[in-house]
Amino acid sequence: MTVGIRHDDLRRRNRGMVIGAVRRNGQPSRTEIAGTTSLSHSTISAISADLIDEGVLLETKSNEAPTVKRGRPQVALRLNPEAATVATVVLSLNYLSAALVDYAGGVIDDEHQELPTVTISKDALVTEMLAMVRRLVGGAKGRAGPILRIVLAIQGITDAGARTMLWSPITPHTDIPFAAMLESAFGIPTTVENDCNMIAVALRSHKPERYREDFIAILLSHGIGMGMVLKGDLFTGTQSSGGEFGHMIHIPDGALCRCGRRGCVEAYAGNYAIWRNATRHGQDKMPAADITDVDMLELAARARAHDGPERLAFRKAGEAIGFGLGSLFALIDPAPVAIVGQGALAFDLIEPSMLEAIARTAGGQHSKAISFDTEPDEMPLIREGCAMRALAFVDQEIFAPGNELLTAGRGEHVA
Amino acid sequence: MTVGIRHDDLRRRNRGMVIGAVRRNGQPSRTEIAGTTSLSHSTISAISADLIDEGVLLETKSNEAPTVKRGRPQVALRLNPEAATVATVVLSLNYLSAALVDYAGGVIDDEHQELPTVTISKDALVTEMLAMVRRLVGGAKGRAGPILRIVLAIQGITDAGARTMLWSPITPHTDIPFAAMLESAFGIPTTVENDCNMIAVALRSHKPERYREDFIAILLSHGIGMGMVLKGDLFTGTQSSGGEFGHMIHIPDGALCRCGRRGCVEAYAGNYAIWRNATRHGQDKMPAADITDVDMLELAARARAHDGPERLAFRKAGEAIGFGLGSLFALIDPAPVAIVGQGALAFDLIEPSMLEAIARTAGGQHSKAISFDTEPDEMPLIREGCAMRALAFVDQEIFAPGNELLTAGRGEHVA
DNA sequence: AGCTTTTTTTCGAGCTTCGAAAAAAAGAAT
DNA sequence: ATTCTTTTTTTCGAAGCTCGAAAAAAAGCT
Repeated sequence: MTVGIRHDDLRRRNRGMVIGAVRRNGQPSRTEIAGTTSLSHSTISAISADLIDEGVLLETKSNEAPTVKRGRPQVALRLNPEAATVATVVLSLNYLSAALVDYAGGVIDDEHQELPTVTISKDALVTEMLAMVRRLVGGAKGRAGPILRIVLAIQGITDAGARTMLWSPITPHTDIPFAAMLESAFGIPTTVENDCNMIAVALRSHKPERYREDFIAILLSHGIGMGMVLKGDLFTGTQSSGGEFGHMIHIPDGALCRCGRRGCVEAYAGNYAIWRNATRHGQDKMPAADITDVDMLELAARARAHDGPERLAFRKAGEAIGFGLGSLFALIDPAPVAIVGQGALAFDLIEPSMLEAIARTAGGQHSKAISFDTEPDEMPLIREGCAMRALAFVDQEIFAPGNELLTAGRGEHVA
Repeated sequence: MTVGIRHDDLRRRNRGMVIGAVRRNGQPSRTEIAGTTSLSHSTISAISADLIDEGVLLETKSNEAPTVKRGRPQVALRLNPEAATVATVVLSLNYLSAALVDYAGGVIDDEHQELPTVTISKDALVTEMLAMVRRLVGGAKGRAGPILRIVLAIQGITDAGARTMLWSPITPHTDIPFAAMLESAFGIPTTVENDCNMIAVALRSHKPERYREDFIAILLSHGIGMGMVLKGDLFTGTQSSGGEFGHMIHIPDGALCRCGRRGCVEAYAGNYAIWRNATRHGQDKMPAADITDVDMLELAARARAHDGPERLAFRKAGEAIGFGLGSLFALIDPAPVAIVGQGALAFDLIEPSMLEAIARTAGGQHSKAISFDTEPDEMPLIREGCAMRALAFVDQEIFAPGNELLTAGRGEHVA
């Protein structure tokens, strides 16, 4: 069951730890690394010498702050951007984008295009994606390190192994094994992740002072998504990407949800739900899928202007999210929340009724521990999350070996 | 942040692994342990020799099944019951019990008594508990190994550090630092755990074929509790014992709950809720706290006999649990469920409406992965869970050192 | 130019695990 | 009864890792 620690695992783990310390810390010196990892200076010295030899790390002579201190100056270590490259692909409603990111996290190249995801055939969808990745990969020849990982984020549910898109609201097709497809096309290890999970990953590296051990990211757009970090680890379901906050039950047998069931949180708080409530279309009508961002902004403007059905619709959305969060907090305890996506622009309309609802739940009892922050633009976060996740794979699985097959051919590409 | 692996951690971890293998496996040979841990024979040999020297493990010559095989026969290893003792304490409604358990899991001695937990003063409650533990500890002098750990299970919420009972339905008193109290009285490291979490721990070691990596234990009695194992680890909240399934919201602003709020699952599915629905007392009446098990059995009998308010009350309980599980499954995906406690005896009345409700939720979509089993008697499970948890502490923190202070005085007591 | 301070490297000691070989402990065969 | 086989367990030397102490390096200060 649980596997023993072998002797060579030691080096592997400590290498990973050093790489991780450099990735988090920016430009730490060897002494700083020794401090945060509580390994001895000699060990850090040995490991970083290896990593520099292998071209994974670089020494930075020009320390930006020429500290006016006595003693031998610290030598900052940083990631070698050319050590490796990863590719990110993001598939969302009517939109496909991809990017190449270097080992230090810098964007090398990117591309994006509109795509009728709702109506396109499965084959065409895959073909377009492969073509975009092929263009980027082809264009990178020579000017970047070897591409060692692809991470694809989709709006929807993936399997627990992160290999297949099981279901997505943006396409009628199901069970598309994107990971296998990309791997056979490019020979690069690939995972398929939920977009909100990637948002959570990005928030952690983006605002570590706020999003650290435990936090929740809720994406408010056409549907409702969630990514959650608990005890420092990204939360996923036992069989899928999990965390389908939008499909927790708000009102049993209530409003019709896009998923075909009734009473989900999303059926009150998704854009389409707010829209149909604001336009008095009743709770059973499924509107055409394309409510634009502009439509929603106008709706919000009208809601702010006078107390009418629009304002009530946003209030109901807040209630649904509030009671949903209350139930979630009953399970995991309160944690900081990030409201991400277009819905963040109408958060002022949602917040009052949401807070009121939370206060009426047992989960809201430690209301001091609950705080909200908004991030209107989700796309950069999703891409950054994909990049961070892909780089974490490279850090741990490739540059901190344990897998001889992958490390074998690495020497030629590096430096 | 994340701490590096030092060289001596290696031994510590592998010692822990060997002890764990013996605890799970019963009476494995060295070769079997080498197989399951994937450590080399030489390493297992060295570690088990040490552990036998220290009196933690014993060799069992008389292999029960004298295997008619060629070759040198395997020597079974088992835990030395006298290596250590742990104490378990269980505090539940009007009832206090405690036990001494040897290192191999055998009960050495136990004691229990009625106690008016609802009305008793805080001091008296603590005094009774300390007295019971003192009697057991005193009586064990000489006939058992040193007592190295106490685990107390309470019905209610504890802090994340497992040191304090924050709130409990069985007493009006809050924030009782039981761990510190027991530690200062006996000088033995102590933790305070939620009873349902201990039920989950017990189920895993009890029926490992069913309850392994992911499962849920739901306690149906006066209130509703939950313990959950996800990805092999006991799930706890970020700031408390967490997992308050009973206080997820079933109907916003619905029936009055014992917690003072409205619409919680428990306000429909707790014994008191079923009772007031069956007796047409409305959803706002809080009945006297003492609905006996016999009362509930009679209620169930009447519900089975004819279709009346009693049957409807159980049906409503099933709906509340079903929608609650649906929301939970939306977050974590479906998993096997154990229905524990007195409510399991009325599960036939609850199940149909519960399954119907789950089927109407997004979380119920993989209904094949959901299965239910009942365990009517929770008390033995809680005690066993406490014992397993206490022994796990001894296994990992004391017999697999890393903490010199604790290991220092051990030599004298052991064998 | 020499002293002080701080960082980094070097080097030997002490663990730990591993693989191979040896030893031990049985049943099977002659 | 004694000698093979087979399987488990122990022993032993090799290799690798981390650690602490000391040395080296690289500055500023006097």
